[in-house]
Amino acid sequence: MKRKNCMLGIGISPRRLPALRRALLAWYDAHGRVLPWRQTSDPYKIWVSEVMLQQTRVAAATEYYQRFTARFATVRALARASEADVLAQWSGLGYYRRARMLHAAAKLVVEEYSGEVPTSEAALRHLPGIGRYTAAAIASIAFGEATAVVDSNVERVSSRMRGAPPNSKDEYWQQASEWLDRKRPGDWNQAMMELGATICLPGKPKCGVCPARRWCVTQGQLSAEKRADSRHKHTVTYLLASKNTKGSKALLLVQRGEEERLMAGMWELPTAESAEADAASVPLLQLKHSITVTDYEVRVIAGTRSRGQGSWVSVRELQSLPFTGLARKILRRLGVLTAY
DNA sequence: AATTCGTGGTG
DNA sequence: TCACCAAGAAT
Repeated sequence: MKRKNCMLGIGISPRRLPALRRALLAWYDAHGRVLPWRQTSDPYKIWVSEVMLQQTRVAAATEYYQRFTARFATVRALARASEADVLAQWSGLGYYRRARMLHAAAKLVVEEYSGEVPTSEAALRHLPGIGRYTAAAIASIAFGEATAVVDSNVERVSSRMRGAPPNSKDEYWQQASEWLDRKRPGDWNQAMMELGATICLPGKPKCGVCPARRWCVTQGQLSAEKRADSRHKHTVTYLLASKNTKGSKALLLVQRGEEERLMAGMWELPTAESAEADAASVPLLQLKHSITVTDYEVRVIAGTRSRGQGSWVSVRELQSLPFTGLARKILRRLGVLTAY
């Protein structure tokens, strides 16, 4: 008779779970990174950090977190800020829908919850931008609710420890719930993610220093599970038009419409007409830029467009505008915008 | 249910 | 150089 890969056959014996919990939590206590959002118990700030960390590395999110929580120190402060201001603070971090939903959720919290962040996973789940993962993360970390999280780290760690990925997404959540340390749910969740982010790496896991090795089936013998996703390719040409007015320099920029599906309301360079693009022999700048599933070949040419859409913006005002990441990259490369 | 959203580090 | 991928959510 063939053995089936059911949960009972492939998981960790319940008898061995307490020791696993102790080992992983001890490792986390001793080796967990000191991160700014781990130094606070403010639910609002933990919420901000969790949204910033959605599909975003710790290294990228850290400085944004510091700036954002300094600028908007409370839910109320965020709620009364303008969307442009919020987007400007988010500029460069990507996935701008997160910023809009966080802003909208902050307003909701002020109006519907008297400015107090909802304290349960179930209530958090109703706020825009808070899905299954984020609701459980905030509830466990900020409020100590005994609820487990599953992110891509937990999926990888869990698959390797079990020896194989489960048959469905839901089994990840079921297993995470079984493994959860219900005395320290927030720390346990962060420990699992920390393990995936620093030890149980996608490419080559550092099994030699892994605190969970005793409980791991694969121990580095990972079955390849890669998929090649086809990417789209596009070429785009932007125009750099500048003029001097009263001794101050201004650039021609365009703001995306509020109804745009992508990056609404954010600023970028005007695109060149095809005739202009063809006529320009030597671009000022040429670079590659990828936006999720599309690879762009970007050219920037000099121009002096006097009519058409766009606004002349003084270079002094540039720092406060919510630029798209591509626009920021271009302006930085051209030396127009100093790094920030 | 499969796609799409941004960006930067990494090997 | 370039494909992979990261504390996911919404549609």
